[in-house]
Amino acid sequence: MPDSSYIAKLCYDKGLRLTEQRRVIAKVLADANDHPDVEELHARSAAVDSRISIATVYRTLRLFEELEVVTKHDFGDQRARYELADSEHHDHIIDLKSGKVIEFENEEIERLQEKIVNDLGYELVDHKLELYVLPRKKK
Amino acid sequence: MPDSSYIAKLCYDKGLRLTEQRRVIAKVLADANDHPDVEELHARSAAVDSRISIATVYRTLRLFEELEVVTKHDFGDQRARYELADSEHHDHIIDLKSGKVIEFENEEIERLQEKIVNDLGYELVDHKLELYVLPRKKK
DNA sequence: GTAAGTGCAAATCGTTTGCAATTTC
DNA sequence: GAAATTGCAAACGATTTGCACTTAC
Repeated sequence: MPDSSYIAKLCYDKGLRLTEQRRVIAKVLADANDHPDVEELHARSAAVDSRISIATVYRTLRLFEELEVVTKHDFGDQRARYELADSEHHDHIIDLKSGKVIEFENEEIERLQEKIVNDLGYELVDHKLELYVLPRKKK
Repeated sequence: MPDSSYIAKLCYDKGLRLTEQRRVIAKVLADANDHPDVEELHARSAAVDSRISIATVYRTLRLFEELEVVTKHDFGDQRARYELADSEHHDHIIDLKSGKVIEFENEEIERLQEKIVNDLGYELVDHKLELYVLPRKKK
C-alpha cells in the first residue's frame, strides 16, 4: 500500500513537482481508512491547508489514479469515492442501511472469474464485485 | 422477462396512464437486446414517434426502474445503461476493446457471495459483478 | 373535466478546463 | 527564469425539475 513518501518518490521519478497540495492530499489519502468522496477529501485537505482548491483535488486524484496510487470507486450514489491502491485487489460489501463499506477478498471467486473469461477467450484485466446488503433479521 | 403488454398491465394496475410515449419506450426496451444509454433509447423512441422528448425518456426510465421492469447499469463510462429486468440476476463481462457487453450467470459465485455476507450477519439484497476483459493474445 | 403526463428550457450536480497568477525546480 | 501547477470561474455532460400545455381516463 503506497504511503506519502512513496508518492513523493513517484512524483520525483516521473519529473512531477511535489507541491504542498499534492503532499497534503497524499497524506489525507494515506490517513483515510474509509472511502471518501472528492468533497470530503477536499474538506480534509483544506483543513490542513485552506489554499487547496477543489479543482486541484480533482486534478490530483486523476493524476494519482494514472500513477495507480489511488483507486476510484462508484458505489451507486453519484459521486466517485477514492482509496489508496492496494497491491491485492479487494472487493466491497456495502451496507445499504448504514452506508458502511466493508472490504473483503475471496480467492475462490477470483479463480472462478478467471476461468469464466478464459473459457470465452478473454484475459481478465479488472473486475468489480460489490455486495449490497442489509443487517440480517433474526427470527 | 417483462414485455410491452406486461408493462401495459402494470401501468393499469398502478393507476398509471398508458401514454403513447410509455408504450413506445416500453416497446423499444423490449426490442433491444443490448444495453442502450438514454440518448440511444431516445433516438430509437423518437424514430417511432418524434414527439417524444428526452425528459420523458428519463422520467419513464425512472418510473420503470421503480416498477422493477428495467435495470440500470453503470459500466464505467459516464452515462447509465438500461435493459429489461430479468427474473434471473445476471452479471456482465465488458470487452474493453470493442465495448461489447456479454451476460453470464454463475451459480457457484452466487453461492459464495451468499456465504460471505451471511457469515458477517448480513442478508444479500443485490450484487454487481463486472469482469473487464481484453481478447487473449495467443502465444 | 380533471389529474396525470408531457415538452421545453432553465436549473442542478459532479466534474473538467482555459487562463492568468503562482510556485517548484 | 521556465515550465509545471494552481485558483478561479466559466464550461461541461448527464440528469432533474418548474411550469404552462396536453392528453388519457
